Amino acid sequence: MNIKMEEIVNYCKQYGFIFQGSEIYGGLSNTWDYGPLGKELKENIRKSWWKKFIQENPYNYGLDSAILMNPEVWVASGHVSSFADPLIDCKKCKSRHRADKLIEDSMGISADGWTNEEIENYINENQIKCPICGSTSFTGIRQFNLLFETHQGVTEDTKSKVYLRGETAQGIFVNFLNVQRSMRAKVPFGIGQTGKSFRNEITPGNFIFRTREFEQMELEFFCKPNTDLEWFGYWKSFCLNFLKDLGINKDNLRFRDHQKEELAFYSKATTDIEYLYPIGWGELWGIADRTDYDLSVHEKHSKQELKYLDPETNERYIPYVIEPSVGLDRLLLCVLCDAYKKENINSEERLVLKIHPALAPYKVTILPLVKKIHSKKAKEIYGDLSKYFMCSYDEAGSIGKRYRRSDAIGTPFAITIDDDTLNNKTVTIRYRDSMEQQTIDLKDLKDFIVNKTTF
RNA sequence: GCAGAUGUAGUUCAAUGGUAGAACUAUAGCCUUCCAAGCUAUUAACGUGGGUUCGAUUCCCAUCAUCUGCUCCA
Repeated sequence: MNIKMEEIVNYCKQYGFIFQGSEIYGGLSNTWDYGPLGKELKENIRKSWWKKFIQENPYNYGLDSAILMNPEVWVASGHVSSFADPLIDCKKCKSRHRADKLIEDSMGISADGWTNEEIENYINENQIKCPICGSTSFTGIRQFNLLFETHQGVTEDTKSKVYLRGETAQGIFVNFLNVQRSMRAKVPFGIGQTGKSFRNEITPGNFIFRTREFEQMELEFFCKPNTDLEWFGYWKSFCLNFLKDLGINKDNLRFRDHQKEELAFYSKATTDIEYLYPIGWGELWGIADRTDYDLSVHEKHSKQELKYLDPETNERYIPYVIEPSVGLDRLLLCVLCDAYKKENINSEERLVLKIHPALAPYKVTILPLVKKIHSKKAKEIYGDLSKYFMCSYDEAGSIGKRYRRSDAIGTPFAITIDDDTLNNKTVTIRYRDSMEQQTIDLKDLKDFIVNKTTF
């Protein structure tokens, strides 16, 4: 990979895919807004995911749960306690540590359940040293919470405190029985949803790779206990194949199994599908075996039984969960990086976005060959076709220039309206990738494009 | 979070203690019957806030943002 992230960022801005958030006010750190083309691309990626994971999949159902949930959900899931790490900085070498870890590592005692004040005092009294530089001078504890807090209602008292969801998964778990019953679903089955999640990441950055507000596409697949490993393998290859079908270069994809010590507390096994971004290999898709952890903790915490009654065996059990979870923004970045190509045509450079036609923001661009003569007919055709898919219309500049503009944003087809269109009702259709052309009847055009741009 | 770098039209890059110049792009027109042709015209910028100064885009400070590296990461 020889393109730089900077180039992608620039490209996104230039062509209306992604702009810096709140730009006229100097921006807001790590926020990005999707422009007209970015919105289309994102929507198309989301649709493709939905199609493969929900629409065409006989096991899975869709859901759209609320971003705001009862705060107890996050207490039960472990997000409130596990991700409220007390952090402390060494004043001398500026390294950052988890204060409770520091005590544990140097004194061998657990600081679990201590207040921040107790931890702070203990560190000072026992002259605990910075493991990096040996200094004993630390800043005060700063509480770090992964979850964004806000308030429901007009008064900001603690009673009304709610969290913005840190993952869409919990909305699925709390609706497990609702979906199961209403859809008369039999295990194994899955529930998927897409939507925004929010995390106060310590280190966001690298464009849209890691942002604090991001969009997830998650599937929670419920299966019988002890069949989880089978399904784990099934979804791993399902996800990888999905990426390949989207046209992502397989050389830029790889599996990476999490080592035991990096596994999240809820997970028995996790495999990431990584992509070779301009910043190097990075996570794209996480496939986790969450066991019966989530449903169990919710059952315990809510005191509502969340067991599934197997109609064949009459057994009651909490299903195991396989979770393939992908960031939509990350996938979009991956798609862009993978498709961004520069080609040499007659010693000129051609910028072309070779994305899957189903993902392209515009499916076709309509070009009157000579503005004065053909633009009326071209606009008519634009009107007809835009009922079915996104079209663009361009009459400015030479035909070659317009082809290049269309290539640069990945439009798979360009049709030229010329005298033959007026006389014989045919158009010239030109392909983005090969730059080849052919003649096609106007009446066949719509179906032709629909067929070629369906994922 | 740390360290370094950067911040001037949409983009890439200049110059300057006396408020900025170009190329590409874009837009309009002419020309043009299929791959960034040509001609003419037009639009368009000193991140923000302070300070020094008669005067700051330029010097100083702060801040915001981005990039690179490290660190971290559900």
